[in-house]
Amino acid sequence: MRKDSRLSRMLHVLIHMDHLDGPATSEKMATMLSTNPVVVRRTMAHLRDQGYVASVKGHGGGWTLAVPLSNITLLDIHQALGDSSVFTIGLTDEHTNCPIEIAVNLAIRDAMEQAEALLLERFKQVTLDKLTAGFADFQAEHHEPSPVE
Amino acid sequence: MRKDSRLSRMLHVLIHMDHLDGPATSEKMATMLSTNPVVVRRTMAHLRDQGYVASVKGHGGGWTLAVPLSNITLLDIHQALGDSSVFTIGLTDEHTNCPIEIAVNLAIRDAMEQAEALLLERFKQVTLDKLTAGFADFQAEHHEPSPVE
DNA sequence: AATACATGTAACTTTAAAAGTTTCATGTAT
DNA sequence: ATACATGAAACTTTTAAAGTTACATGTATT
Ligand code: FES
Ligand code: FES
Repeated sequence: MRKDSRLSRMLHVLIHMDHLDGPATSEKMATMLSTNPVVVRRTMAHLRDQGYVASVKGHGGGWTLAVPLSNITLLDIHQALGDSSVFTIGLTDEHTNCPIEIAVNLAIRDAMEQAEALLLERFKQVTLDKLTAGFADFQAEHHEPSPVE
Repeated sequence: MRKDSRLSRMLHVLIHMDHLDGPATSEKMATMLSTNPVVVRRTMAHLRDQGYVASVKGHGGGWTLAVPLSNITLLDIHQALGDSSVFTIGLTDEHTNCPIEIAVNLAIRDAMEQAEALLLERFKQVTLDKLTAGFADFQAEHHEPSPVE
């Protein structure tokens, strides 16, 4: 099962965007994430649809933050990326009349719902500006303002 | 991403095994789960390695419970199946020196670890005998003792 | 001993969704 | 007109569970 690294990637990118003057192009973000510009556009499109970023076409265009980092939580980005299940664990659906399958699935689902609720609650408590601690120091010591290594 | 339905399937099978007189063959379990005997053997092998079931080769052989259902928790079976990650969410590993990637991954990992801890705690609180409620009634009303529909 | 049955295991193919890629249309600043 | 950048369609690749095929090994019955 391939892991979904979109949340991790988008958070990284959003925070770097906050330190830039102009728009960030998909090309530069792709280089930073060691991936393809189309993957960046595809994923960023979800965030644009929810109003967290804006995109501008053409010369000098690119992506910019539309909302301050302090107003965006991990939960916001997680939900913007779609409501796919957070768990690799799935429930069977072969004997919907079987009381054992029903009881088993109920027990697993109950535990998963509680765990997911806690996960989302934790995501909700973290705004993106809280993740920038120590960046200024690092930037001065190691490399230029560009997020590209 | 394909879901891992092994936990759900194995729990269903184990509880049905408790209602049988003799051993259950991989063939019958496969029919019950709408799958292949080899898939059953492969998955059951994990439970045998941890001592929850026993297998007997040859004529009249098959699988039997080695421990009472009241002594097995969802957590036991979950862990017996291997320690693969419970989440579809993955962390990036492209800029291990970047303080932002570090902070982002730390925040996501922290939330996931708390959520997983809660999930496993819930799994630990449910023994398999608690999932059999109402099965006797159902069995009498709907079909023969065989777990095969 | 022969047979039927059942597990054990190796070596594949299939599946689903994110990720990756190629290609071209559209829009915009210089 | 040109260079730059997003938008989007139409693919291929990747990963681990699931599924499949084939055969060796072991065991109860006859
Ligand atoms: S398959 Fe569970 S009761 Fe028939
Ligand atoms: S890529 Fe995050 S600081 Fe350079």
